[in-house]
Amino acid sequence: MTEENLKLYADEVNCPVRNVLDRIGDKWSMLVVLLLHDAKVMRFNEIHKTISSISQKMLSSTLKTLEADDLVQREVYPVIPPKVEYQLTARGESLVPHLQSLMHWANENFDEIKQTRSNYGS
Amino acid sequence: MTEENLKLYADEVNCPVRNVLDRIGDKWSMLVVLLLHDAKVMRFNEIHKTISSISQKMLSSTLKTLEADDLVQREVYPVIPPKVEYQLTARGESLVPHLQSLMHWANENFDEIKQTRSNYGS
DNA sequence: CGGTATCCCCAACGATACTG
DNA sequence: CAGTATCGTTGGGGATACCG
Repeated sequence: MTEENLKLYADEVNCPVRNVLDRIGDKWSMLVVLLLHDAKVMRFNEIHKTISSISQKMLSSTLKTLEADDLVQREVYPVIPPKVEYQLTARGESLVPHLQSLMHWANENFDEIKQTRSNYGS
Repeated sequence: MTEENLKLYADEVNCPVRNVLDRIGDKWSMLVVLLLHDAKVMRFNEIHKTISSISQKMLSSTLKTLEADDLVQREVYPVIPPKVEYQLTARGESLVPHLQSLMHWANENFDEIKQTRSNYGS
């Protein structure tokens, strides 16, 4: 059991955790997923206004990656001006509880960790 | 409820998830935490041999960061040659279930996601 | 053994300008 | 409105050498 895990961790390419985290663990992906979970459906610029600090380029590429993993679904309406809506897929939704689990831990421990960090070095 | 979340996500500095993920979401931290959880106690070179693809520099800095957040405890034995042991703190252990939750999702969805990725573009 | 110090490189990310 | 294209920066991370 433990031995198998050790091998798994050591395997760069085939470790599922690392493979998924390489995608979701970037600067914006997790945030977008949680946001879309709350909002259900959002247009490109809606997301952009909500996460105002993201650049247009990064939002675009983040959404593309999420779409490539079938975590987000993109729907284009052939109207002028263009209208594109994004929402989570079933797979995307299935990821959310795990992210929320992590989020709750972060919320509960954030203050203490900040304290720990500032004390570090004493 | 939703509105509050939106504000929270948009706040770069004070968002707990992002703050924690900035630390734990790097290339090695999560791996080291899961490994130490399995092994209970490990010496520096034991970790290094297990995760052989990590450089000495990165292992050192990863452990330092984890220690600064009080997720990992470092114990030095004043012997020659030096002996240093690492193990998770209580806070570190409290994080593990959430990482495992994410790991299980990754394990279950890894194959399908790989498939999705290779199909992408069709 | 358990690290630093140093050098170097690339990919992630941002800013700005442009377009269908 | 919803993006691309292009350029520039920076810091995460690796390789190697050295040290207490």
